[in-house]
Amino acid sequence: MSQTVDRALSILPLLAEGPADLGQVADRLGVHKSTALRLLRTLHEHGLVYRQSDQRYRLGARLFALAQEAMENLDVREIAHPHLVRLNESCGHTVHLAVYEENEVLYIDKVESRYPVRMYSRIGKPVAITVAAVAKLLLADLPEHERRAIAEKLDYPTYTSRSTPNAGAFLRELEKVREQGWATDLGGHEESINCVAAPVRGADGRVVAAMSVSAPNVVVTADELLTLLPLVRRTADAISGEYSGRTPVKGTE
Amino acid sequence: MSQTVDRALSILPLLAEGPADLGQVADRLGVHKSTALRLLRTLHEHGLVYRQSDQRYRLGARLFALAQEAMENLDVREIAHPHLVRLNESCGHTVHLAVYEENEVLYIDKVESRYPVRMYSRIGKPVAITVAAVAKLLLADLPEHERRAIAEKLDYPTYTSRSTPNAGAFLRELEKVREQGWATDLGGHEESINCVAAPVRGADGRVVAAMSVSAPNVVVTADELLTLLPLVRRTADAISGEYSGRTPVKGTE
DNA sequence: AGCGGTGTTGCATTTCTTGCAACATTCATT
DNA sequence: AATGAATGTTGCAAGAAATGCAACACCGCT
Repeated sequence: MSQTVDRALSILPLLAEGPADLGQVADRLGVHKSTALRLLRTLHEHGLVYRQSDQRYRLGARLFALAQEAMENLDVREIAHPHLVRLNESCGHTVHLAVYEENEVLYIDKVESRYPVRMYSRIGKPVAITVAAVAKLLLADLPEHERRAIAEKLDYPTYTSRSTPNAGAFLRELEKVREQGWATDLGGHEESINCVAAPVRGADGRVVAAMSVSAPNVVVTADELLTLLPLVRRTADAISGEYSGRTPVKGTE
Repeated sequence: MSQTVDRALSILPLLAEGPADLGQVADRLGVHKSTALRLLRTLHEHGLVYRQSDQRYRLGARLFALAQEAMENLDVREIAHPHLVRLNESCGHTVHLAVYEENEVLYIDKVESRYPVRMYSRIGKPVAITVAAVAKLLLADLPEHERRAIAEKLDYPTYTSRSTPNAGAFLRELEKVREQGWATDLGGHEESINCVAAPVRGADGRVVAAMSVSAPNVVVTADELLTLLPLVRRTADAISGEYSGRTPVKGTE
């Protein structure tokens, strides 16, 4: 834990909220202006921070480039993508791919619904961890004590009347998901949106990612969406096969 | 220039090349292992670095979330405004900035002409989507199927004899605009008004906004207006550069 | 010109980082 | 099983590097 670096890095999320000037940064860090200036300069030299024409600072292009590379290193995504597209082509709904990392579940890929009514979500955005179908799958695969530890620490926001209310309910849900090998979110995050999800497993059988199909009530009912479950599971299994090197990749020479 | 932060940040591009273990990081930084360890720990706490199961480090998903958040909070208008004003000062005509959103193209900023004869338009008002130069640029950047879907659904009002008559003509026009990287509206909306427009692009090259210069015939002919094209494009490029954080650093050392 | 706000620099102080060396841990080899 | 090598981790003393201060420079404003 290096104090200087810690302070410098604390600037990043702060600037992610929007541009800020030197004084604001210094205030929020609780340091002298000159200190903030020098930290910002260093960040600037590395391209992580950019100074716009009104002298205010914001996050810089380098960060985007790094993020890009970071994402490419998560190679599940690369392998999964064509499968997600194919699934979208056959059902038309929004398809998501998510991974668990450091107490968060993040969407790392998305294929947009071909229906006019779409669900809001963005790649890179943390998922509503207590209700999302993909989150349930990813957490359900963790060792029991870890699962418990996380469940205790989480907040359980009541997005809708069907949201997971507390740690106990969540752990029971995870147990169920773990056994059945798939998960749903029926209006737990947004009243009118349902999801079905299935896990992607690595060579060792551990869940490395989860994918889901989401659609609003106005397009298909929850029951209709559930009929897609076999297809979703088959897709997830295909990705697992390829990811774990079990299925040979075709057409590369 | 803070040495500690400088070293810590140097780790990021290094890890972008691929996962590395403590020793490798220390070597490439030219510091003692324990130093590298402490830097990595700090980066880890901020989620910028992730430790995979084989103990090696790689870039973390938080980078991604930060970049995403920054994108969402970026305000094109704020960045573009001073450029629009400068353009207006040098040519005197009305300058517009527009974005595409939900099947509509909206003006989000405007600098009034300094000539007595002005064109009518309002910020926040939907643009005549089938003829406006800015609309052409914004739609031309959408994926092919989406472009087609929208073109089919639109009405094609005959504002003037030069208005885009139907979906076919519109799609051909979009194709042309897409290739040449700029657009015009020569009397397509109001007989006596011409526009030249250029796109503003984000870091990923996608068109995030479009800007235009408009002037009535009575002030300048269409040909005269077209001579402004290079200036308009340069302005749009300057905005793009600043928006995407690409613009090189000025005079700080 | 004068004034408030903001950004920038030189310097003395002291905190925080650093490298070292010893220790812990994992894993392969005998 | 025991040994050894390779890698990761911690406590500590030395000193290098970050900090805050105060003074200065640079706007835009009235």
